[in-house]
Amino acid sequence: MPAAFALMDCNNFYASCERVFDPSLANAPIVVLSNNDGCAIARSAEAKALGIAMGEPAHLRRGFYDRHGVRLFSSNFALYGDMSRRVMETVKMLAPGGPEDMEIYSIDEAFVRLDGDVPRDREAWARNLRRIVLRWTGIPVSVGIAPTKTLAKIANRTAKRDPSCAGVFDLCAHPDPDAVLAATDAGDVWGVGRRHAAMLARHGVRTALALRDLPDVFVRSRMTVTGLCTVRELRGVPCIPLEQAPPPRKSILTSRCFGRPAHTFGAMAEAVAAYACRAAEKLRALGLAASHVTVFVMTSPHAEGEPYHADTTTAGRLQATDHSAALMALARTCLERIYRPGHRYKKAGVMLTGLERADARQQALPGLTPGAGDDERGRDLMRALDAVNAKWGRASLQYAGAGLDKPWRMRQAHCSRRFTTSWDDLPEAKS
DNA sequence: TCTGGGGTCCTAGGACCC
DNA sequence: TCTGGGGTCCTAGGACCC
Repeated sequence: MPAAFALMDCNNFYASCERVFDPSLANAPIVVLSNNDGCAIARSAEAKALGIAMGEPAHLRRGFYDRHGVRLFSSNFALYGDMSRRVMETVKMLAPGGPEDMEIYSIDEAFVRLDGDVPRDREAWARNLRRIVLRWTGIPVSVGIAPTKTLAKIANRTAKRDPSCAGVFDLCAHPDPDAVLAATDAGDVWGVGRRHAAMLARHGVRTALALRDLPDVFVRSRMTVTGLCTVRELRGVPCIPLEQAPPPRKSILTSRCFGRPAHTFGAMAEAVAAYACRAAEKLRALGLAASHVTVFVMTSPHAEGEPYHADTTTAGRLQATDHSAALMALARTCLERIYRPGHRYKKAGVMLTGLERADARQQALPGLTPGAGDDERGRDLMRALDAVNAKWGRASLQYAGAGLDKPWRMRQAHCSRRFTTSWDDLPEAKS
């Protein structure tokens, strides 16, 4: 029997993370909000049962949340990222083929290659994985098993939704796989988004089964080669391999809505400088350097009576750099080109591209002076900056240009503590 | 007061080359 | 009553993912 794929997916991951550290949340409806406390991005089972939708704007539902005792949380990515690391380390230990046979797909999902051909063994492995992950991390997970990654996604949905599965479903061992596909909406297939789902519906294709049986020519012409991959995977032909090593990054983005609109060049310059610094920190953490900086700005698309305004531009340099000040300077150049007075800006972002490994950078031509920060002193300064902030917390030491009071900073009114990554955030011991 | 952040890939079309 | 063929690179826009 050919290899099978298992997909491990954490149940209501962010809500489950909050629950691990607060027993009073055991059976409560929990909603985790996006940055800026804007929309609901994760819900516990109890919150889903109340009809709270993914992505709904929270400010429209405050009264409803209060009435039903919904516990609200600002997103706490320091906590979720660390809990994810613990879950993934555990899965890695239990992968039958070793760590090479595991792919961390997202913050709460991992694929594992399973070679055993005895269905009972596969299911027993999955049940053991669930038990150990729950015991070691407190996070409940579900496991779907199938011949391809796309089918494993579908199997995982079944594992989550059908209580008789108790968290594990092996599509390879199911007597009637077509029935499972017939019970899955085409739009719920991995790789089929809203637009393609609507297009398919116009052609009478509503289930994963109907999508699977579509002619290749139709799929290729309307959904490109990626759609064809998806359809072949539904037929049980593996087209999407396990990614052992994460592919090299092509861009790094830091963008945020402002807690309050920014309407001066000074405020915008501060925000853009702060985002450029944050992006530079991510860059150095990955051991990369960037040659180009893109800045975009926009006003709120929701504000009535105000014209929507958005613009973007890019500036570059000959040699890639990982120096904060050099990248800030490029970002400022971009902002000067696109800033228009008179607008209430709601969001800005800084993207770094032209990424190379910092230790194997293309050198400038002889005779050209290196850009600011590309010498030994510049590298020492960045090492010191990162070391201080690693020890004392993010932005303990920062460029003044990134702003001190940051009136545009995002709102996070409901944040839980960073229980697992910050000693200062541990609750006081009661004696 | 008021609607997230961070990514990737594919295609079409234009500019440019010989 | 007439305008090649073949290629690369870049960009904008669209679609998808969690």
